[in-house]
Amino acid sequence: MLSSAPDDIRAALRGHGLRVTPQRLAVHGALHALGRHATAEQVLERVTGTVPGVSLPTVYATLEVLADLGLASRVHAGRAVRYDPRADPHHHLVCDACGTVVDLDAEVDLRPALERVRADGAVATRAEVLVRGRCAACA
Amino acid sequence: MLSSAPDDIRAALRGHGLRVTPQRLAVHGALHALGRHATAEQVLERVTGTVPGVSLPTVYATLEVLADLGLASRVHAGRAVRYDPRADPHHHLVCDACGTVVDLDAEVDLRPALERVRADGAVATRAEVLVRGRCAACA
DNA sequence: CTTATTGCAAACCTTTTGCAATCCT
DNA sequence: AGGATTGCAAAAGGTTTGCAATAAG
Repeated sequence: MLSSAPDDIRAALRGHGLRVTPQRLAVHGALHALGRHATAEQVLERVTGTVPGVSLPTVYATLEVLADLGLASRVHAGRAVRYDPRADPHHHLVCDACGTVVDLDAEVDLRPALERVRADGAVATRAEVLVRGRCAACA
Repeated sequence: MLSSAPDDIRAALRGHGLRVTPQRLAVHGALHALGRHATAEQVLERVTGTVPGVSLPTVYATLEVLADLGLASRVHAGRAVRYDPRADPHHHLVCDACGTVVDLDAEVDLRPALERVRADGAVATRAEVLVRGRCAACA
C-alpha cells in the first residue's frame, strides 16, 4: 500500500493534533485521484463532483496542510502553484507551452549544490532539478 | 567586461530588430545595479529613482524582452517572479522565510535528468537545481 | 462544551491587456 | 512617415483574509 491510503492521512492529521474533516479527506482523495500536478482550482472541481459544498479557500488551506504533513508537495512552476501527490523526492519538467508539470525519475547527485548551501551558512529543506522546456505533447 | 555592458544590450536589441529605448536601457541598468534577483516592483522603484515616468507594464515587458534576448533569466520562486541579471546557467536557493533567492555556484551533473527528458520525448531548454530552505540571514 | 475548521465574500497582489499618445528608426 | 513602444487605467488571474456559522474531539 502506498502512503496515499486514506488511513494514513487520518493518522497524520491526528498525530499533529489536527481534525479529520470530510473536506480534508476529499481534497486528499481528489489530489491522488487526479494523479498529477494539479492546481487548487482543478482539485476543487474534482472535489465538487463528489463532495459538494467545498470552497476554494478550504482547498488551499487543506493543500497547505497536506504539504506540511509531507503528504504532498508544492511545485512553483508558472502562474499557479501546483500540488504534487508524490512526497518522495524527484525532479520536474515544466512545459513552457502548456504549463504542465511532469515527473522526472532520474538519479542526480545534488550533493555539490547542498554542500554549497551549507558552506554559505544556509539550510536546505528540499532540493530538486527543475527543467524548463516542452513536454512530449507540445514538442 | 561582463556581458552587462550597456553596449551589449544596444547591440542585442538592434540585432533582433528591436528598438533601443531609454526605458529598456534603464530597466537593464537597474536590474544589474540591484545585482540580485529582483521583482518587477523592485526594478520599477530603482528605475523611477533615476528615470521617472516608467510604468510597471513597461518594466514587465522589458524584463521579458531581456529574458528572451538571454540577458536575464526568470526565477519562479514564490509569489512574484524574480529576474536574475545573470544569464549563465547556475542554481538557486529560495528562502521560505523571506523569499530571497540566492545563487548557488556548484557543479551538478544534470545529464541523468536531461536524458530522462529526451527519453520521454520532451525537450529541455534550461535546467537548474532548485533548493528550498532558509537563507544564511534567516537560518 | 470548546475551539478548529468551514463557507462566503471581499480584499490583495502580481501580471496582463486595451488604447491613445509618443518616439525610435 | 510609420509602426513599435509607452503610460495609464482597468481587468484578469491566483491566493489570502475576516468573520459568523458549523462541527470535530
